[in-house]
Amino acid sequence: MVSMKDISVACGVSVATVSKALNDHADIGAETKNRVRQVAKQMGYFPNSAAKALKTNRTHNLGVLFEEDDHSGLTHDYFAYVLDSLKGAAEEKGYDITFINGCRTRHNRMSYLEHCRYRGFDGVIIVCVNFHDPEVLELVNSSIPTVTIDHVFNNVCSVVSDNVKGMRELVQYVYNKGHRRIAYIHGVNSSVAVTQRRLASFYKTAEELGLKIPDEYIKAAAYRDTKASGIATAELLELRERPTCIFYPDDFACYGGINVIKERGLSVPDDISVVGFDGIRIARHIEPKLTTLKQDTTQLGRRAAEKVISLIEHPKTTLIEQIVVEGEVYEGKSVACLK
Amino acid sequence: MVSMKDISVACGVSVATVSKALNDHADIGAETKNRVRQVAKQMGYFPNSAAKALKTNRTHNLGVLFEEDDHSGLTHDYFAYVLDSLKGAAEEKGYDITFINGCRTRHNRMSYLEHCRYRGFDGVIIVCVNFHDPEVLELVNSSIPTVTIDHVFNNVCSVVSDNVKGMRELVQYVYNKGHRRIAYIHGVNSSVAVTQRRLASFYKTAEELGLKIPDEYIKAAAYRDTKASGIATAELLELRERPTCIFYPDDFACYGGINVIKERGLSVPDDISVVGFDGIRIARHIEPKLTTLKQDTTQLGRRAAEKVISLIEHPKTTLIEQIVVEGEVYEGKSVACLK
DNA sequence: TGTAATTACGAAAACGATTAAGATATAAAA
DNA sequence: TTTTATATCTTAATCGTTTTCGTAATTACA
Repeated sequence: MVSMKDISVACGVSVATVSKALNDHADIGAETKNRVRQVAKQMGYFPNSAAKALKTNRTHNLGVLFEEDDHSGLTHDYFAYVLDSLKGAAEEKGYDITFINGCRTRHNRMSYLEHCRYRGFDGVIIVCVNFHDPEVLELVNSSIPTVTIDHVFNNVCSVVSDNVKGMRELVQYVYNKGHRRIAYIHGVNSSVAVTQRRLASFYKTAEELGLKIPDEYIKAAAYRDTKASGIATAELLELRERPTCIFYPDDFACYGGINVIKERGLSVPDDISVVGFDGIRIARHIEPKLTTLKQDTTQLGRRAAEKVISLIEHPKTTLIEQIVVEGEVYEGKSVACLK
Repeated sequence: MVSMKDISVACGVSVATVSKALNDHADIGAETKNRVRQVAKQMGYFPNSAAKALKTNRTHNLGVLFEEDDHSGLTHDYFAYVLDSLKGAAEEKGYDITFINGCRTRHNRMSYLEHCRYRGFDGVIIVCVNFHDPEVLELVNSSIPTVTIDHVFNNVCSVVSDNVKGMRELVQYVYNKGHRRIAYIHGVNSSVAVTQRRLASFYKTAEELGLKIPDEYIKAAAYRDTKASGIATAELLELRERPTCIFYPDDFACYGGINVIKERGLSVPDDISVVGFDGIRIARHIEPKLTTLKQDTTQLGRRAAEKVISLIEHPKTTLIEQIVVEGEVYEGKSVACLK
């Protein structure tokens, strides 16, 4: 590897001058600056990130925490898109992305925070994780610039999708299609806040529209669990007054419901309408196309990356805020018009 | 941050002793070693990766190249699972994962190789990329330990799924179900080698089984392009002697075909059987469950990580080889039994 | 013309670790 | 007892940068 030393001898100047020339300091003459840069380029010079980090305490590297017990993070269409966007936005600004983990060394296990300090991440983005994990809390409460996605802590920035508005628009959409008996199989387990917000919005909107939601219309099933959502669906179908439309925790789970509906010889949407949540890509390619709330994963990822970089580079002037990203109703073919 | 210096004063020894104690060198007394380690732990010491990297030229960080023009990498179920597995395996061995990119700095754009050198990656894994990109070739031909996934270069290690065997078993499976008129819509564009291998295996197996494949049974459609596969399907359905079973480039594209088949009032698998490729997760949750070749993404990722780490840690004794990972036929409900 | 201000550069310390070589004390061998 | 070996720890150089401070040369100003 060619270092500043090599350039300095090639140019007949000191390494200090080389450094300052490359970093565009004011106290280097224009001529020297150009010469140094030219030689650097032609010798194929690139800085050594480790040396630079050691000296400056800046790595231009972001840690991304992306872990769930069941490995449903990376392999979750929604989060994969968020990460992809995150990655793109960070790279544009010259930052790299490294996964945070509780990595093992010779000595002992590192906590998430310790791992971050070890690697010297300039900032971290917490995407998909158990937000009650004490290690996550430790990280969030640290001094490292942090942005969370889809979860809000009181003292850190967050980027969240507008679950309230999303759910409201979905309910309104379905209502406008003439549905009055609407059931909701809500998610459980992970992301409690998200679940509650959606559920609250579901109830509130229903009430505003003058709908009464009987208790037996509300079921629970784990996110992305087709079996659980299938069982809940079966229960709903057995009711004397069965719903005309069923909401699901997410698109994936929705298919569990669709399967059960079809097994019963019923058709979607002619007999029963269904709506999902998330807007995973494949739902737009399978018939019947799912009517769902399409989250703006591109914005979620991008805004998170931009925010954390802003926190890093302008800590004073960047405010701690909660950025809300709106999704939109994707109109598929899974909701019948009853009017 | 607490450094070795801090520990050395706390213990009344030199930093060299601290370093050697923590790294378990032989020339440190047992008592001192214990004391240093204990103090280190209780002071919350963790090494500074930048300093360590600067001195040792080892970062314990792997670069992963994971990029495609259409962003179909991360968001592709198949590759997402590979990455997830890769990540897990690397972490087990104490390596972190950072994405490689052609990142921009103040000065000028970095090539993939330059980025790797800048970050000092100990090794790289090339997962999903245009393998004809000159920058990729530059990286592959460099001295950095490299493993490619699903593409083989002559002088680097690779982990590939057994497309030949996979396709053979799929054809045999379908043949055993009584199908004789089998069409194949093969992929195009990316991963030419993969496509050719599957196609060749398709022809060869058919021939071995005594099947004649008329030219009009072979169509092309881009991977994961439901529209293109739909069009190709429509063409196949118009043939005088239409196939009883259609092979698709991948599961995603398969749904494009299923849609068209259903539009025509035909049923899967009663009228037309379909088989996919990859074994994406959702295909096992939507009816009719897809019969497909389920790739062993866990092994693909894990073996790649283990191989590159082996290349890094035992360069002499690790042989340059091509690791073949076998998939398996996943028996769904999309192929009818004609016997 | 003498002094102050400005410009352009260099010397050297520092970041936090590793490691070769040297030093000291103790134990074993002669 | 002297020599040699062994065990244990330290000194100091080094990795590739950045940055403070100093200095010399040039220019501006009185």
